[in-house]
Amino acid sequence: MLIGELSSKSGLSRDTIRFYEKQGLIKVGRKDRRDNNYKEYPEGVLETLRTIKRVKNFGFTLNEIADLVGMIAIKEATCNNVSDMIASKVELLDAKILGLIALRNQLINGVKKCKDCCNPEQPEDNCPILVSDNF
Amino acid sequence: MLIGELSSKSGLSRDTIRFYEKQGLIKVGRKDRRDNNYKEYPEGVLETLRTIKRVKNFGFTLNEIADLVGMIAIKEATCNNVSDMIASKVELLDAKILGLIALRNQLINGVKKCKDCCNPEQPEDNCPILVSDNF
DNA sequence: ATAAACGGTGGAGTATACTCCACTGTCAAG
DNA sequence: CTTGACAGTGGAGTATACTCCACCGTTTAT
Repeated sequence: MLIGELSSKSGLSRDTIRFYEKQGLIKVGRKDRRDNNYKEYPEGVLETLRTIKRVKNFGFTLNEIADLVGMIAIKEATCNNVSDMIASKVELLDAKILGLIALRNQLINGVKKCKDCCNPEQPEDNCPILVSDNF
Repeated sequence: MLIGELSSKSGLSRDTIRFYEKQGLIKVGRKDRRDNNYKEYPEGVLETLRTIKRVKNFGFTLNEIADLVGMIAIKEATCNNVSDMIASKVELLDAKILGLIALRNQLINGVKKCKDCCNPEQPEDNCPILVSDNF
């Protein structure tokens, strides 16, 4: 399969596919070439690309995906291993979510305090949120 | 005030201060120099840096902070204006939080489905999460 | 006198995940 | 025969927020 077909079947741009190739996520052997030097991608590459897309949607980085792809290649991407990776991802996610919620509350609190104490009769003043330590 | 003092008083590194200067967040006039070419930062710069730190903690980007600093300079950073900016920040945050929660659920769901249907007697198989559309 | 600590400038490097570009070669259609 | 679509390569650019570096001059302490 040439890169154009690979692109339309995977839904990834040629550039993205070539980028993944540079990153080592997919591989095409030096001999997998047509006479005109065009690369002949084996079927497995399409599957790998689909896997990459799927896993990317789970919020994994390309580095993590590279690990996963390597594990798949040597048949070590077992349910237990993958579940463990996902579990630690969930932990990170939890932390990130809690952080964002805290930030959100802080913002809402700031606005509330401002509305409580600021004088709307002085619209010419800069908001104390920006300069006061009380927010 | 020289940059060293500014750095220790603001808690920002010299490099960071110089970076902010390059970005136009703080300014020092061409004439605000000592004879030896050292920059003499006016008091207001320290306050601006403190404001930047405070606002950064609210999750604003440097671009947004640049806007804010500009608004402060022309006394347009009123409570209403700032509250509006914060409100739209909260909306973005809400969307991001919801997205992360959805992702989290998706991950947990995937693991659960896997545990439900996969045979632990076949640890040599790659986990279907990686290759099946059912996750 | 000299070394450390400080100041200045300009520019490169980091991480992430592409995206775009130039330049070249190949193939199929009209 | 030429045009367009496709293929290849290598490298630059994007956004974010710094951080670090080299190389230089100045000030302060010993």
